[in-house]
Amino acid sequence: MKNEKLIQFLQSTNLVSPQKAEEISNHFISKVIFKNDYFLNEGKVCNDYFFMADGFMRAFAFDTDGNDVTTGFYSNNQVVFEVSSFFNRTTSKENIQALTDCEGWAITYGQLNMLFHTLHEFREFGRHILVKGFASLKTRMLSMITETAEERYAGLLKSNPEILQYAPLKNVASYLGVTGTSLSRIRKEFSKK
Amino acid sequence: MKNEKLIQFLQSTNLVSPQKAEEISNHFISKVIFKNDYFLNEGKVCNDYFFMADGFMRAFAFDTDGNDVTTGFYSNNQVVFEVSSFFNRTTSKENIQALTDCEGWAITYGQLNMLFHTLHEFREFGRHILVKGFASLKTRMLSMITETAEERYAGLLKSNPEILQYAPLKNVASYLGVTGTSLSRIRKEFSKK
DNA sequence: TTAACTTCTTGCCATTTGGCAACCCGCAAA
DNA sequence: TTTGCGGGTTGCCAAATGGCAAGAAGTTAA
Repeated sequence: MKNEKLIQFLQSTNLVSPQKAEEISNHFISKVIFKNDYFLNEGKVCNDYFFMADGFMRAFAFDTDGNDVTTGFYSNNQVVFEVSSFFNRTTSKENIQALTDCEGWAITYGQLNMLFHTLHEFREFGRHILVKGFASLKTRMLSMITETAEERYAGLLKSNPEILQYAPLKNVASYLGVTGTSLSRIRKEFSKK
Repeated sequence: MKNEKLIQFLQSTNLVSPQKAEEISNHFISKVIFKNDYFLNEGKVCNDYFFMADGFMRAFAFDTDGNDVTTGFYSNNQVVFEVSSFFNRTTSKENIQALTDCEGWAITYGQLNMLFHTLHEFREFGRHILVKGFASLKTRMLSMITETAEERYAGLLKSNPEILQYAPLKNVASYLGVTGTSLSRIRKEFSKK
């Protein structure tokens, strides 16, 4: 696959010029992750900053009782990486697994830092990605506090329907902060309306 | 107050040398916010990046029903700012209010960006702050999903007892994702143990 | 095709949390 | 001092969500 999508994505923020986008994109290498394979394993340090041109992934961790808890989903045109592990160079508590075949473009921590150092525009881009992720987590946190499980489900269905398309319901359930049993009942109620 | 605490804070990350810390600190200006005054009002753009040497603040937003929801607390040796509004230059949905007299050192968006541009070490520092905030929100999100309200209360009491010291319980309640009534009962149960 | 496995649903009941209203209490304004 | 007000607690009951187990349905592997 040609890296046209990556170049488009870099430009889409309006922080990177077409010329620089092309230059930046040349530092990424093509990467494919097959369905069910892991992009990141807990205990490892996240070393790839991965622009996903196509595919779908799930991030999850285990709580103290050993339950699998979904911490996030990633789809087309998103950057996949675990922020804390990647930037702090610490071992990850999360796993990130491909739920479909995924393809895109990756850059390592070292390369990315080098580019940040030399290219002001790419720094701006990197900050933008970080801030966007932060903001969407804040929004999600607010909905956890203020909305019922059914409202959160309805919101997800509206704003991220692809999640329901690709992820097993039990994984969506923990992402929404409910049990699989409850989500099943919520869907039943919801479908009546 | 001399800016010694700010210099110490900059160095504490091990990302900034003593010399650079001093240099950076000179771009901050002293700032005081009196009890009950606002550091940030919703609808305004957050323009200050504020290192709080001493004091305590609460961030909150209103949900669709008009309820006051606490989104965060800030205490000594933390940087106070609303990430999305500050970096995206957009109007804030949050308010940040001083619950005690607060003093520290502030830098504006323009100045900070200029310093980021010229000082590699300060960029690293800025990223560190952002990543740390992101990581702690992820932790909080996980506890919202996996823990009971009582466990979250116990966790807060253990890791951030100063919050219970300064903030009204009803505000702590919404931060924990429960009603004031429930928190009252949880505390009652908890005190028996 | 069959067998094993996983996911999802459902019934039954327990637990958690919420809503409302009454009351207590401390503080601050008059 | 008196009054009013906001915050916190509590009783009563309702609503939301969870735990468990059984069963249905779909998927994978032999």
